[in-house]
Amino acid sequence: MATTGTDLSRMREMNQLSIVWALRGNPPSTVTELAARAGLSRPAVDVLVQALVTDGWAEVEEPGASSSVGRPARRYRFRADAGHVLGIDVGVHKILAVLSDLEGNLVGTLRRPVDPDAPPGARLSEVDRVVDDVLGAAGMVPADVWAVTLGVTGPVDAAGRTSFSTPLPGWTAADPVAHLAARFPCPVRVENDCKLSAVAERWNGVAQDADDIVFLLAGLRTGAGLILDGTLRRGHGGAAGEIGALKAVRWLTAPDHLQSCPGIPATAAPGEAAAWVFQAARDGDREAVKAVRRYTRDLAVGVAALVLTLDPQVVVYGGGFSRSADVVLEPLRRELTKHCLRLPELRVSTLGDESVALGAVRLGLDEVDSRLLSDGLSAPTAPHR
Amino acid sequence: MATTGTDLSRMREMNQLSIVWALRGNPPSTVTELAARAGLSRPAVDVLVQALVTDGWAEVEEPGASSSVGRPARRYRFRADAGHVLGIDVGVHKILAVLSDLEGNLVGTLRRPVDPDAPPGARLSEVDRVVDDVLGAAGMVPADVWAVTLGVTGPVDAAGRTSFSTPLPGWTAADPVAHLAARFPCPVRVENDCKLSAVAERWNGVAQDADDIVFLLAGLRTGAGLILDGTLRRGHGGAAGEIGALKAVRWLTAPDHLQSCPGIPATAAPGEAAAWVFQAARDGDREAVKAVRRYTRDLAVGVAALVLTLDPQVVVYGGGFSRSADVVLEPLRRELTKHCLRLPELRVSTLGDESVALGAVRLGLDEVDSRLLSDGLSAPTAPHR
DNA sequence: TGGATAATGCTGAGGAGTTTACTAAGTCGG
DNA sequence: CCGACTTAGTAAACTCCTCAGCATTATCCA
Repeated sequence: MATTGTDLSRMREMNQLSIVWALRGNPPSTVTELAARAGLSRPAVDVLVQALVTDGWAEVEEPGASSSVGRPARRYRFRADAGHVLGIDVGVHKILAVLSDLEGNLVGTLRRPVDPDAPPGARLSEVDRVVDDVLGAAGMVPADVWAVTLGVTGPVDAAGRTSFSTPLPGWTAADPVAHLAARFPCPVRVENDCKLSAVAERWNGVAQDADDIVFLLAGLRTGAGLILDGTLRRGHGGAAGEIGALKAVRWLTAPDHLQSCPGIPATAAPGEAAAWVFQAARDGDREAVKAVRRYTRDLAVGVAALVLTLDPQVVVYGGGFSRSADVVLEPLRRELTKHCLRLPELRVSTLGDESVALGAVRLGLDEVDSRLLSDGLSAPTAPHR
Repeated sequence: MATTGTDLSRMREMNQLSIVWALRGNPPSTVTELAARAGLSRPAVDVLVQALVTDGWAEVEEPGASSSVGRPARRYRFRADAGHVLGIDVGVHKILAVLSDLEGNLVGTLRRPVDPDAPPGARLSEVDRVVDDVLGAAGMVPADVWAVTLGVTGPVDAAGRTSFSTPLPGWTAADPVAHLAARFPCPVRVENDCKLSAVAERWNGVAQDADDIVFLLAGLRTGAGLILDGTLRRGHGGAAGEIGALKAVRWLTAPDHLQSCPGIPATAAPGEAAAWVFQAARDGDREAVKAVRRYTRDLAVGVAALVLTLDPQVVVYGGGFSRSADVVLEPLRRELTKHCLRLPELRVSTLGDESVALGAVRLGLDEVDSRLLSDGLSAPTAPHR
């Protein structure tokens, strides 16, 4: 416990930060409201918020039509557009970039398909183009960005590299952090896609109330991201949640039960095959129901291992198959009941395939916040590495 | 992020706490040393530490023989004996109570065997007697104790009750918190034994440097305790680490491979049977080696599930079988290599069977510290619930 | 005995937040 | 239209904390 002594200036810094947090995410607020929220006296808040205005963190809204009795109050608003963060989802088939202001409002989104076989170099060039376009559309340049987070499949180490297998062809040789760092002076971070989805579900999704969350990515690939005690857990080497690597857990081959179901139209693509099977199962097709049950049984072993290890409050069912959750959730629940001591809540993701990019944005915002905490707030400018 | 505003008095409180932490666990210190450690100026430390002395948190040591040139400095010492915490291990065969001062120095230890078939009431009465004796030997009464932590086998919920199975006969009907709360006015907590062992290994044991730890309890019972990012993880319902409940993980029956090894002397008790097999394996007995390998194989599946889920830095091999780690560790390592993406360090516990009680003490000390942080430090007295 | 060294004690300066009182700017009711 | 009431903004007095600097004190060594 290395608590270090505090002096006046640090105290003022902390109080100013608490004003920022009282300001942000709220409608324009009066000094009195801020004082109540931050637990400070009105005069103190007054000078602090005025300092924020002169620094550029906040702006004044002169009193307009008053709605109640008494002198109308000046209101202060957090300048969410003082900075922006960028979240990028590098998938096998698509690249999705999301630009957000400091309050988490999305100010730009751009999705572009990419050749599934594209080598890392081409994929990163495509990332550059998508990023340029989404920044250009918002009238910004890379120097305006305060944090960049990139999501990829496969476990990511502390340096942002993917050493083990990943569906992205050749990606183990890529160094995405170096690539992005050459273009962005701000902090750059790479993270696993399941982990980012988990973060997104807690931020904007279906698990906002929970502190212990397992996000289950169910699709042609199966994976998991963990949030414990409210924060993303990466593990010592960044490989937390990779239970699918265990042979006894048949996550790798679980989707095959769907692909090999008799009756799938020959013309269907892999992704559509699964969707067809789910629909058939929904319609009562015996073979399809059996295939879904086999899939669920394999899925459940891994989920049970996660649940028994972590005892989460919520398991979020996400990924491509979450659209067909209605035919999967009940069998999954039954299987889990067999395996687990205490059944967590099962919820279905609603964020769709934007969850990775959203989680990336959230992680970028967290990075900004932790910078503010450690460095204090001077004038709002993009942090450097 | 609910940062609340700070004023001067809170600042002083924080600084005083930082002095306490600079004082504690160090030899008697001069004001200058404290100032350096706490990052405060000398005059500030001076008044703070004098306040601590008048409150009773610290005591003065007048300058004695000076060891170097210059005026000899007054030294201040943390009054570790201002309060004490109690850690109790309620095992199947024994009850172990450890009494510690506020610095974590053990001032009393008492172990007493208990009938393995004793019902909860008798077991708790025995706990009372052991506690009375260890307190009596130290010349203390229950009101002198600042925190009590009790360790039991089986998952423990937030109320301190064990709802699932446990080797302690009838324990699911027991309410140990209520029982202890009737005798101790201070905070009382009950925790799972594996979790406490994990805490102890990080405090005083073999994993002091690690932040992500899996403690593996290997004995007639198999279990696990998890430390992630430096703090104990309990899970939402307190059942984190219970991977052994998964059927695919054969932890329940794994020790049977040892019990059923041919050649065990008929006279051996269950615990001695395993020891005999380990010794025989050490001596090269083919059957024994095979039995150990079968045991290890079953053990490894569960460990692999934990490792893949959490990606820890260290796995600590503890429990009764850790005395025979030399014949288990290598096969275990081989098995894990087959299953895992990244092999964590494997270390052998050195704390022996005191680890549960030690972990309980540590949790009590943490409880005291968090009280100080939230309530500030008035005169040192036992906190109430 | 005198000089060097290092700790102690004291005083004043400066900064931050709180309290209190007062002024300004609205609404509401007669 | 005017006065009572309510709420916001502002300024001064006050308290509390830390810090810097200087004088004082105690010990060792030559």
